[in-house]
Amino acid sequence: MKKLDRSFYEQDSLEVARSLLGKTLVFNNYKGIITETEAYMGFEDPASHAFRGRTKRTEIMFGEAGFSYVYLIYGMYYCLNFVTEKKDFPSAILIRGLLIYEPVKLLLDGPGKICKLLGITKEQNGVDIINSENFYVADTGQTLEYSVSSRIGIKTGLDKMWRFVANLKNTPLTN
DNA sequence: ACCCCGATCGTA
DNA sequence: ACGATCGGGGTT
Repeated sequence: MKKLDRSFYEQDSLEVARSLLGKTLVFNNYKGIITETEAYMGFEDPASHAFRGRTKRTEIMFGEAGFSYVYLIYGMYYCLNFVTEKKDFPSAILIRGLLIYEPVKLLLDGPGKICKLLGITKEQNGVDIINSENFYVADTGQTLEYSVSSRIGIKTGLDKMWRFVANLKNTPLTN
């Protein structure tokens, strides 16, 4: 497995969101294939946390690519994102679907479920996933067919087709 | 200090 | 369709 380097995350957010499908997320002892992503990016995305500018929470989205952005939503669930593009351009990719294949086989369909099972909390906010040994994304040479749609759970920015979902049917996913 | 509300999810 | 649950961020 080849760990993705920072230049991967520095690409256009939609390209990163698409390319993350089929990659393997590694967190401690867990490994899983990313199956669903959403992009939140730029200054004209009303659904992005960074839409109204820099705050203590969103500062990470304005930072260097290749860092984690983890936040608490609805008082009970954490959501995992990876910061993309260049410094001062606010952008991140939300990880919404994960097919765990180690140490268990389990499809996690939803950002809250992923963080709950992996044990990702605000402790994992702001981690440099390029230089971490137990939290990173790797290329396993897998490419997946995918569908595009508008993002889930938001009331604005529904015109943007920034959600990417892998087609899991007829795909050799875990050997 | 106060209030609104959310990149969700399980239950009904 | 709805409630749980709480921190972020804007407003007073």
